[in-house]
Amino acid sequence: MFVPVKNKKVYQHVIEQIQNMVMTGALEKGDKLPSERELVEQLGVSRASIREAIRALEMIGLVESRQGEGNFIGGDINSSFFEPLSVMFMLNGGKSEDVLELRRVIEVEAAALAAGKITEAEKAELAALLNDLIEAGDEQESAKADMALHYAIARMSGNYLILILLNTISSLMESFIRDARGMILREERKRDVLLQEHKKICDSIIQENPEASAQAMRAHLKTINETMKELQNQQTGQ
Amino acid sequence: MFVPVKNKKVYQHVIEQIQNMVMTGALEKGDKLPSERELVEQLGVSRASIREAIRALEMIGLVESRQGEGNFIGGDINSSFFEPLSVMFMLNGGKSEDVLELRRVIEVEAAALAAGKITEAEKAELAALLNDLIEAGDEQESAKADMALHYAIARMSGNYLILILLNTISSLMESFIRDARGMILREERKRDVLLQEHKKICDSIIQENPEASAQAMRAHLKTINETMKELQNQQTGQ
DNA sequence: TAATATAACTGGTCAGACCATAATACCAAT
DNA sequence: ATTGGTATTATGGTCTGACCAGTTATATTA
Repeated sequence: MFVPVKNKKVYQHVIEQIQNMVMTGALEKGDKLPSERELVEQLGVSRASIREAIRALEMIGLVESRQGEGNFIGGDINSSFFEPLSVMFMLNGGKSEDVLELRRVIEVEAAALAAGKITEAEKAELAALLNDLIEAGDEQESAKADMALHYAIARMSGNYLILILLNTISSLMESFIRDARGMILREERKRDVLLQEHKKICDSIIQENPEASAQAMRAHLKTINETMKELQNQQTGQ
Repeated sequence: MFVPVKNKKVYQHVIEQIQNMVMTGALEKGDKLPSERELVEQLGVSRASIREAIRALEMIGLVESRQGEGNFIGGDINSSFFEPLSVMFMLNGGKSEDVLELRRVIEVEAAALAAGKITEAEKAELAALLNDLIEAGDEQESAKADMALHYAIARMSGNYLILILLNTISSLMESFIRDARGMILREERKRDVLLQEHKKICDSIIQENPEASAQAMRAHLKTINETMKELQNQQTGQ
């Protein structure tokens, strides 16, 4: 099962071995790794190295450690995986426009893809989500419904990469644009505009019209991005 | 109702402290961290915990460890940012079509963006790269020139995220599709078609026509993806 | 002065101990 | 038989101290 380690950085070898076992399907989501003490024997390295490797894998969400139970293969993309990345992006002088732009690229295409392969059940789900948004009472509910809608569309694109990428982008936005989501929604005058845009997106997708869906999403994000820029300028300008 | 009692691991605290110092600007790219033994004193924890924290931060590219020198902040976002996605992707049963699809999304939009903000100097560079491709002798040269052209376009999009995302997608493709790049180029009969497509892309970008650029790139990737599927089916079908 | 050897750091690895938590088996009381 | 406690055991979490392996600075020497 586990092949003994050779030279170079020991913990890197351990990381690679576990990663490879996931890539080849030998380890699957939820599987329990051998205990750290077992791995020490099987790999012929110290427990410290084993643990350093596990910490690294834990940081990217590939492994989840539970004291008293064990280490498990975890696939929870939404967990702590994304937060640290925002720090990285910041370090490299990333521009907030880049994030918004990438989001536009992804979501526009996600809408088109969703329109192309949506099922009847998903149509109903989309309609329900839109309804949630319409009937949302306070800002918090509205923001939550808004987010749920966008994620649903990404999921319906049928492309898992797009979904997790949108996840990453969202967390990036959160760290770059203070209170990004609330920003828009607080603009009461825009509320109807946004609602109409959402409706148009959903309708286009339900009608299985990729071009119209992409166009609607493009228009929607244009509104959002422009509003964001305005509000940001207000904040930084005063 | 009842919320779990706080139970933070030591190494998590260390991770947070370092992250915060980066966020607040106390630590910047290239800065050297205190030595592990100093951190032991300053933070009052064991070196093992310090190292586990550093391993985690190293995995996401926030820290770079160099034996004999020290631990440093930063490094290239390239290697770290989206790289773990490949494993996570596999873990969640990602399909190879998803990768190709995402590549199409990214590159099509990159072409459009490049057309919208290309400079005169970049136009010359693009023309030169196209020429390299035309005059490429053997397959290897051709593949290299091809790749250089695509990356140049991504770079000229002016969006750093798009560039590194393309990087990641390429490595994802490598792991999913055996010898992806060579596959196409080995098809002699397609060579002229691909060359024409590349020319059309470059021309459109140089003419600063986003729509035409996107369309040309879309057509190009359609050719590539279809050819790839054919060849893959040949491989798996026999 | 320049080359070289030495010392003093730094991260990398290991071994073993002990603590904290969770699962399990077992026993006792009802 | 169910419940509740208790000891056992296996697990991850933490600490200590030692030594190895590179790098850099310093002292030594030709």
